[in-house]
Amino acid sequence: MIAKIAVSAAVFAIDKPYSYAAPASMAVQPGQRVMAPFGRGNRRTEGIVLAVEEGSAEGLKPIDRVLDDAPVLSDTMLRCAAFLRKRCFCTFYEAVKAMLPAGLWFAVRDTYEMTEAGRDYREAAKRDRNAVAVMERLEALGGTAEYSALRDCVQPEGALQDALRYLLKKKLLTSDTDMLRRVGDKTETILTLAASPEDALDYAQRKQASAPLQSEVLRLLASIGSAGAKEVRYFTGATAQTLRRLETLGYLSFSEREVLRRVDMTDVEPAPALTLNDAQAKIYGDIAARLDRGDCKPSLLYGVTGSGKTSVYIKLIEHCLSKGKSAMLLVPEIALTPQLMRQMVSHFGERVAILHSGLRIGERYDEWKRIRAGDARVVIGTRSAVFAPLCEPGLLILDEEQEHTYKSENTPRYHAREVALWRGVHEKAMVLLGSATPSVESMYHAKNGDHVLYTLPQRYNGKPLPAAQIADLRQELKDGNSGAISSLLLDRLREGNARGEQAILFLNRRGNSRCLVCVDCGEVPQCPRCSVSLTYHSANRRLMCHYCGHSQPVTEICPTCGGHLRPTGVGTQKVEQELHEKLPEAQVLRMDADTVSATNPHEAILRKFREEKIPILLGTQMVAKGLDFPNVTTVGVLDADLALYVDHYRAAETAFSMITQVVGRAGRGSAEGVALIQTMTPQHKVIRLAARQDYDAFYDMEIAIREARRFPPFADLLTVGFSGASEGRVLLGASNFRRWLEASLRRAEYRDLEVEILGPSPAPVVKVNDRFRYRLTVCCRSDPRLRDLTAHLLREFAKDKNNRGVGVYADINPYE
DNA sequence: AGCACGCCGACT
DNA sequence: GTCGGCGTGCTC
Repeated sequence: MIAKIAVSAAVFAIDKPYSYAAPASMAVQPGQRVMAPFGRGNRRTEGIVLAVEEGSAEGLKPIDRVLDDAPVLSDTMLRCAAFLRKRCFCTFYEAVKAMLPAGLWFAVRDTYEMTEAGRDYREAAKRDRNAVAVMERLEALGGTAEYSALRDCVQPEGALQDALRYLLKKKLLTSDTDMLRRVGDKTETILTLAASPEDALDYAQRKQASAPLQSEVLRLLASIGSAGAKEVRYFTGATAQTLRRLETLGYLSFSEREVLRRVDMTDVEPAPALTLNDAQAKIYGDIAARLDRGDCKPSLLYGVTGSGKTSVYIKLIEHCLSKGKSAMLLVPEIALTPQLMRQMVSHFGERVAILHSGLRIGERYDEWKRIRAGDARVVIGTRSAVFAPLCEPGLLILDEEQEHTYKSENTPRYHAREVALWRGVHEKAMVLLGSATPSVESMYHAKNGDHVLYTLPQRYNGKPLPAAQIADLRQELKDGNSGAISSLLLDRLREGNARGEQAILFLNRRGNSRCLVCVDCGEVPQCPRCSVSLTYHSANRRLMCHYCGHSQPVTEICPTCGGHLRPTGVGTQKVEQELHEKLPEAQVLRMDADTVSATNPHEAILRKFREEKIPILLGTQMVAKGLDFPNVTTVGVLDADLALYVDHYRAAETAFSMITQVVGRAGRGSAEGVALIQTMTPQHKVIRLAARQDYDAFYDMEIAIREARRFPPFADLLTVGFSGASEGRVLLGASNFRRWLEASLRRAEYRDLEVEILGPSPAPVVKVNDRFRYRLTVCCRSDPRLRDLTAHLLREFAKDKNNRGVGVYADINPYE
């Protein structure tokens, strides 16, 4: 038997199905993972069986062993991996890895033991130098050792494996294999003080001068006992090395903890049956009828904020379950939608499986198995849950389908919407996209007839959408107010607070952070490894790089000219101060990267906001989504312009969506809501349309721009990225690629493609971690020929030694 | 990407 | 005469 295998050792340039001999005794099936020798060194590599064929395996290397009792991917999902490979320019195995839960990843641990006969190894194996070296090591370790302990005693790993095989065959060794579940990387390291606080403080005192960082770390931990390693590093500036040193000295111990815990659902009561209003019922009825007919054309549910899309989802999922099918609901980010999760659990109880990156590895694997076994028939999850092994899926829902979190920014760079649409076609399931501000692409497809469009134009509670006012920050400046809070907003906050109402203020900017700028020469301190300005974090008084994590203490004087450095710009923390000064009677709750932590998660802050009726919630992106607070009557977008100035064709869409969502937060309860948008450009069309929540007008405007500029959905944008340590080589590589592409496109078969190539241009951040990044942008109507050509050129590029030291990747319609 | 093969200069 | 430098080419 011949097994066609996709191996993990194959890089993009050489990725293809490799043929291996599969002894009949192994009973190899497609979808099983295997270990197999690969390359000249016969290094062992993981692989997945794509197909098993009859025929002579003459001259083929044999599979070492099969890792799974039963296939872990169905034939359909194997085909889906092939689709991803083509679509996302990744290898087959990279696609497979993205599809399977991390818990399935076993670290294969082999233990070797010297046999009785093995004690005479010097005689028995004298012809094999490597074998003797292995046995010497083994003897030194007392006769038994794990594979990892032998790794460095014979140099190329393949030679070590050959030696081990030889020794096993000669019965000088026995081996034992046990499969360990590898601890996933989605955990955080927790530091705990291993010595008594007195001892630690004593050491800290003694080493104050010679090891200030160690002292700092110990002082911190002596006061709080334990903390996340990241946090500790953030506040002290200590490196991983410093922490390890303290561990060896016996002052610290390391432990792992999952980053997020599963939302606690134990106290969720079963929900009463839902009642839909007329508009919802009509849509539900129509979609349910189409499902019954097997009409699986994708659908777009466009419903304004607060129109009750979730109720329609739940009813439809119930419908699917009643027909013996299963369903999936994808959300942009699970941590931000605890209410939705509770709702789902209260409706479907044990039949719900929740998949997201914050689960414990084991939990995640268990959920995956429940889904595959058909015990869990409703899957809720984030992007990667789109690969869940649902039994007979009937409905695949993407809520807030325009969100960028559905697009993976790492290999494989897939979009969950595209994968869902692929699955819909191949598994005869309906894809339902839901949004208050659909992506321009999806609405285009809906208007085009490729999707069926459903609209919920009214809020569920019948309340009008909040009136949004625009505050002109230029006028404020003229009036002498240079702060972040306009007088209009301040008045509104004061009034609301007096009435006991609450407000949410939204600042589209990361953390409390801004840059330090020199008042003399205007220089901003830069990261030594990345071409970005360092950001000032006042919580730990350090300058930090958002790309590589570099941090350094704040200096008072400019490194370039010796002038004075002072903070610029506005962050949530500065706004908080401003609020305290201008509105001392109102308490402010801040929610951003600095106030949200393992010990103080989003939910805790939101609960506090709800229960203690704190007058003002001030935060970044996090406050914009999915929250439903009846007592909130004022929402403010503090700087609406920021989102518009992102250098991307999608900037207008993202800004519109963001502002609309924030505005929709207001007035959910009985009192009428007011939304305030602060901007320097009050005449900007996107801002005016978002203020009016006029999606239709926005769409008409934006689709015209997309058509004129040949942006998606009228064309595909293909980004080919180049990175490397030498800027010259990277640029040269990019230009070479461009020339090759142009030369290929001149061939007759591509004449009709009308391709436009832009670049090479620097990436938004040219240098990250000492690697320079440039890219080409290829604009072309969607065509598989261009994708195949690109894949071909990527392979050629990687093979050409002129391009050594330059990495290359491609991405279709990136969001970044 | 690994890794081996192979063809040249500095050593025991 | 051998050890080891890295340039070249293949991976079932």
